[in-house]
Amino acid sequence: MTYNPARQFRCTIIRGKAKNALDNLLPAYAKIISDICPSPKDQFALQFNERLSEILGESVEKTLNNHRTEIAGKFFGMYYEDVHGTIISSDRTEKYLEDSDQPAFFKDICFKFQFPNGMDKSENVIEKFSNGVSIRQFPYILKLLVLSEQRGLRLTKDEIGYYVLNSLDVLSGRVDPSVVLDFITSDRNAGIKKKVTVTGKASSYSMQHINEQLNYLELANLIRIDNKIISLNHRENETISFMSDYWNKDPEFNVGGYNLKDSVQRKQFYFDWQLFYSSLNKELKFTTSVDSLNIKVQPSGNGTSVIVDTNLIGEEGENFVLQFEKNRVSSFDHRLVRKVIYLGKTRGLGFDIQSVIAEPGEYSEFVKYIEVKTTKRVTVPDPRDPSWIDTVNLTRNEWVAAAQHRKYYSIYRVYLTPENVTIFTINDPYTKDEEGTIRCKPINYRLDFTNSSIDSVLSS
DNA sequence: GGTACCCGTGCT
DNA sequence: AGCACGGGTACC
Repeated sequence: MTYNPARQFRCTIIRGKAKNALDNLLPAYAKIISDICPSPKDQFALQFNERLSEILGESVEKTLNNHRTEIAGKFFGMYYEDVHGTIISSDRTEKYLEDSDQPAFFKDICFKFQFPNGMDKSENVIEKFSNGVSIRQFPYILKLLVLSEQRGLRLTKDEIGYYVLNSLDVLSGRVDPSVVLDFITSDRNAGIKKKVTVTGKASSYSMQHINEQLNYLELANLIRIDNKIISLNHRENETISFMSDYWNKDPEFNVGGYNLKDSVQRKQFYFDWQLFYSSLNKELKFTTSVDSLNIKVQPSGNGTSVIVDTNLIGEEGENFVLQFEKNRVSSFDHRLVRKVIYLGKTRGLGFDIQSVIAEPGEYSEFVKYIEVKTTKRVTVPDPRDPSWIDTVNLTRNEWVAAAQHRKYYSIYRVYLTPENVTIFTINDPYTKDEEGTIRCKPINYRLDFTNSSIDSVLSS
């Protein structure tokens, strides 16, 4: 396949609305969708908009619609419409609510994304397809970055834009990444600096979709962007190696199988795409390890940053909280440290750590129960943000324990982010729920049945 | 006319 | 320069 980067082609993705506030919006989207689905389409739209406006504040209906359909629906694939017109919460949403692993959510998206796809309006799908665009662009970029680092080359956002994401030859698939690197190297040596620009258009028209694609790789914890220079996160080598192997594989969803000029087939195309994109391969579950976040703090959080053995943090953050809690209690009264006990391995207690209050006052030596809830995300949470919202799922046992122990019960919400750990402590969630500063809602149904409830027994 | 990606434009 | 509101616009 010949490679001539002068053959430029504008290949867009849906323009984001949720990057700066993503840490609030992604959990919110997920929670809202899971809460109100399954639901008829019109009801879904109504309720989604109502709930989202509580978070975004004063919002125009059209903006809410755009969040719902473009970001949560098309780009994030968080729900789909079934044959009966019912909106269903997708596998991707449910997995995220299960594991609270935001980088893994974006790994799924980066792995599954392709050009052309069913997120565009049909004229744009047809334009991409008829120009021969056919690529899994995220694996391709990763492959290119792996090879470039082997050559000691650091690529810039502008270079990825011009030589890759806006190059028709690359977008058509199968241009060997090493050929692209050769070209970039020789242009660099000749002092040529290329950048995507469209005359008469603002930079957002030519670059925003390119910047945002790289942002999503960063949100997936696979790359870091520093001053426009891109580097791989080598603590994610396993995922990078797995994904980059797909650089020259055909896109999984075959757009060519549909005649998009035909309205019936076009409708089928969008239906099939949404089902494909929002579902997850059962054998393929992306995760984000604590190690890959490269956390460099010590549990006391006293300012001096040291590299800790990430094994001490543990995948669930419980050991980290244990160390944190021991340090906290110790600095109050070192004799009380022996009362800080990890009980997370014991099922059914409704808490992970038994500690002591260790605050001035008559209750200082009273027992305190701590439930640890960990999430992984890419930015450090900011509690001063007025739109702050977060959700944790509690088991029945945990809520019973909160009700029983009241002010002697706390939830420690742990945020594992690149280089950092942040803990929000929520004391006495049960009373807070009564006062309305917290909203606790039962969501699980458990079906117990006996032989009298069985209608038939089927066996081979 | 209504819906929903597309993208000008202005805010940070 | 980055990014998202909400009007723009093409297709239903």
